Amino acid sequence: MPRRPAKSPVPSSDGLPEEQIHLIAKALADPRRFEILKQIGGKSCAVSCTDLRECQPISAATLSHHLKELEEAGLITIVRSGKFANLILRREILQAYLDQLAKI
Amino acid sequence: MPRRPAKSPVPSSDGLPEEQIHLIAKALADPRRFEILKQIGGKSCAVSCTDLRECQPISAATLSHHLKELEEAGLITIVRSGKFANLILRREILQAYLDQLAKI
DNA sequence: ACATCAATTAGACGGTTATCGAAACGTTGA
DNA sequence: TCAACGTTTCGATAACCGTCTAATTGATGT
Repeated sequence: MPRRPAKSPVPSSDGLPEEQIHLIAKALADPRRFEILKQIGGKSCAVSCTDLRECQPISAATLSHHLKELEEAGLITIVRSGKFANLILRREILQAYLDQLAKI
Repeated sequence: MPRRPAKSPVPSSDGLPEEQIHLIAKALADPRRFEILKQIGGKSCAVSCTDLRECQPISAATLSHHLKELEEAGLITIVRSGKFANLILRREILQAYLDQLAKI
C-alpha cells in the first residue's frame, strides 16, 4: 500500500489552495492542537507522540486524532520509524498561510 | 449605558493574550467569516451590513452573529451610524496575530 | 404617532468535533 | 512464537457551532 503523504506539496507562488487555508485555520483553532504545534515547533529535533503525551493531558486516541488533523492540514509531517511516530513542523506551509492572511 | 468596545486595545509589545489568540483563530476558521473579513479588508472605505449581505448568501441574523464573533476577537470595529453598522478591519490586530504565529 | 427599514436577540435544529475506553494493528525484543 | 509497547481505529457521548425563522429593538422620514 502506497504511503500517500497527505498531499501538501511545496506552496506554490499563487498561494495555498482555498481548501488548505480552511484546514489550517481549523487546525489552529483548537487550543490543544495549537499547544501541540507549539511544542513541535519549539524543539529543533523531532518530537515523538510519547513526548507530547508527557505534556498534554490527553489520551493516545485523542492525540492521534489531532495529529491526523495537523497532518491533513499540511502543518506537520509524520515520520514513522518502527513503532514510533516523529513529528516535524512544516514551517514553509505555516509561513505560506501567514503570507496569505497578510494580504487580506 | 457605556458602549464598551469589546476590549481589544492596541496590541502590546508582548503579544496578544492567549485568550484573544484563540478567539481570532476560531474566528478565522469559519469560511463564511473568512469571506466577510476579506470583503471588509478589500474595500478602503467602510463596509455596511447591507453591503455584505449583497455578496454573502446568509440571513441578517447569521451575519449579525458572525460580526459579533469578529468584533469579540478584535478583528473588526463596528461603527454605528444611525440604523447602519459600518465595519472596519483592525489590521494591527490581524498583524499582531500573524506575528505571534510566526514565532512558533 | 406611525410605518418602514437595519440590525440584534431568542430559540430551535442539524451537523461537526473533541474526547474517551476498548479493541485492533504493527513493531520489537526475548 | 509470543508478549509488551506505541499508535491507530471504532463507536459512543457530550458539547459546540452555523444556520434559520420569528420576534424585538432602535432609528428615520412622513
